[in-house]
Amino acid sequence: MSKITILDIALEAGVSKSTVSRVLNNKPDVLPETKQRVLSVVNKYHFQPTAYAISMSQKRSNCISIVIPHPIDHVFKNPYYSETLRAALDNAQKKGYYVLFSCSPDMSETINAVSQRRVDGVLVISPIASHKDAMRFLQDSSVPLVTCGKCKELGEDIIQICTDNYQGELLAMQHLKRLGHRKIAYINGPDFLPSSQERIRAYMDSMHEIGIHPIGGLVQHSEEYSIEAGYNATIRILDEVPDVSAISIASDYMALGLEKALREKCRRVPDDISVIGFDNIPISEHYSPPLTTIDQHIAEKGKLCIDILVDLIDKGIRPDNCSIDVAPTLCLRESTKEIRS
Amino acid sequence: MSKITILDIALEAGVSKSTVSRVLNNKPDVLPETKQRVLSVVNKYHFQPTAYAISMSQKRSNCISIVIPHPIDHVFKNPYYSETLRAALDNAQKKGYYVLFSCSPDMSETINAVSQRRVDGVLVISPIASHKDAMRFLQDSSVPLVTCGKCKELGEDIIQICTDNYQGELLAMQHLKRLGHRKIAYINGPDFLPSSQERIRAYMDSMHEIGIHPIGGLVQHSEEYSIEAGYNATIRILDEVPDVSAISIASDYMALGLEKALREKCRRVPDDISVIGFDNIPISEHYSPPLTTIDQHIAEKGKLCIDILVDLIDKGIRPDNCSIDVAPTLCLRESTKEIRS
DNA sequence: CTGAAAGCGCTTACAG
DNA sequence: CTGAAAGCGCTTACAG
Repeated sequence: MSKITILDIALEAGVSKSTVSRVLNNKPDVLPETKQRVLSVVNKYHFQPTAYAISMSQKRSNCISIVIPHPIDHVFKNPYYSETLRAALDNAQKKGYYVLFSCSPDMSETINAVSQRRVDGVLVISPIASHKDAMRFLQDSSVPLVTCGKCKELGEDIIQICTDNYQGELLAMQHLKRLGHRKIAYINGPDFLPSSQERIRAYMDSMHEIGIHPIGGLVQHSEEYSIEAGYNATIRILDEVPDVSAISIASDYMALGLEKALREKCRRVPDDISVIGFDNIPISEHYSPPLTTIDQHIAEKGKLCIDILVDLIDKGIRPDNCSIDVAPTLCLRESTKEIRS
Repeated sequence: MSKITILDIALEAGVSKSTVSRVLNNKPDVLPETKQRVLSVVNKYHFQPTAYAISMSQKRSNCISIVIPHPIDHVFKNPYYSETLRAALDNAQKKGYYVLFSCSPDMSETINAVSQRRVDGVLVISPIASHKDAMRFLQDSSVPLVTCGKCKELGEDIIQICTDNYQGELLAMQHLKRLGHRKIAYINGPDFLPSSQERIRAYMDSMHEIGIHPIGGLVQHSEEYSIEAGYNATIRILDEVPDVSAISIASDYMALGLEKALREKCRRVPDDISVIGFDNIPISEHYSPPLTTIDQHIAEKGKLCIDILVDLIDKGIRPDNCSIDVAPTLCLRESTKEIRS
């Protein structure tokens, strides 16, 4: 038995395909009793029209593509991505869009999906400079496109929704300085990430403000957002700057490695060393001790991306400004404390 | 400018649509020079045929649906799901399938996608008894269907790929008993999960084997897989059975809460209490101490699900047996130790 | 080896 | 208010 079609419904209801189509799409100008008759047959068979036939005539798919163009093992390890994805997915679903999800680092899968007209819009989570060409292709193919996270190299015509990373790290440093810390180390994320570049700039500016030129081991870089990277960077700091009094780290997730290192080296948090993270991922409130961090409101940001993308698809509404900032806030927990006198 | 079509290519190459189609699909019986001529036009425009037009004539979408029918905030918090999804996604991509991803707990989104012919097959990750009707609908609509995780209520005709949970918990208990532990507590996952049911059965059988009837606080149940649940269950155990010497817990993720509780109560792992988890999620090797656990080979299992699903879609190959077991193994790390004498 | 034509299952002017 | 017909962009027998 092959799939039932609109024609079968029409025949059984004693009307034409056109009328069934009208009923299905809630068009006006259908006699109430006709509508009822059609509807009862539709319900009888739980009929749903075939998506690709609709696409064929309407030239839309009701799908959007969400892509996180990074190595898939990183994506699913790091709760920042999961949380963004979760919020975006949830919102897309609520708005009646199906989601084609992919992680190809070169975005080839997304480019193909767009070329094949599989999707009506694209959300790219955390693009980086190396995606410039792919992003340009997408933007030029005039598919609605929105970015979660900012990247200067991408071009000013691309809608980018991003946490103000500079402001966020500024908040972190203000907090530590308020607690009396001056010998503050910084563990940065991967240098190629625009967020890392912004955050470290804020750290540097903050240190200069109190007249410290952070040299030696105070500033550490990471190859990737990983627990190991956080661990290794912390070990290096303790080695090179034994009297460090606070550490600001660019990712809550990496802070898991940081805590491990401090525990191994018998430094208590926050009594010996204050620690402040960045992101506020769902698990960071369960760290020991619960992590003070910069909340970048991941879920709201992910939701907002879909709001804007769907507005663009459905109504053609472009935001006034392509660059949309989400304000970070300080999330005070127990890993920071006034410096020991 | 509207999208270029096969007709545009045909015109420019001086052939018919049929011939372009043949070239695009690598059909035989095309003169090499004709093929070249077509290909050069195709490449000139980076032409890709529209997916829904292909679907229209071929009645296939080249999409599969992957659904994790649980509350979305649980899904992304628990690395077990992420890791399964990661492996499945990766493999689907390699096999040239797009993935429609969803998390609706009632599977309605998936049912609609199938009814609308959006997908060629479905992978359901961790279905439970309450999905019986939805699963029945899918199976009866004769869309290729595969399950990751087993659930008896679903029916014997459904292909279910699952870790042998009973065997896994047996391994855990054998290990603890070998180390001399007898007062072993068990923290189970949610009762409604088939995996929980199997695992606790193995725990009970193991305890009976050494002549212990686990009463009182030795057996704890959790409402959900969460850090809090692991924490609370552990507190209750320490309260009710202060001289417990080992704890077996149904999830590495929950073990994060367990460790927190033990730390608060100043019980050292493994010196005071041995701990063994279940799953072997990517982060459990980074716990303090690294967690001994039952490896259920999450990634291999996720990959296998797609192997089987795609075989079913592409070649109509059904495995000999609907029930496919993946053997768990003991993953020895540092959270278990011989009992103190 | 190649092309003309029919067909996939919808929607949408257009007529009535 | 309703229906007949064309069209969306491909593939696939069928002829030649």
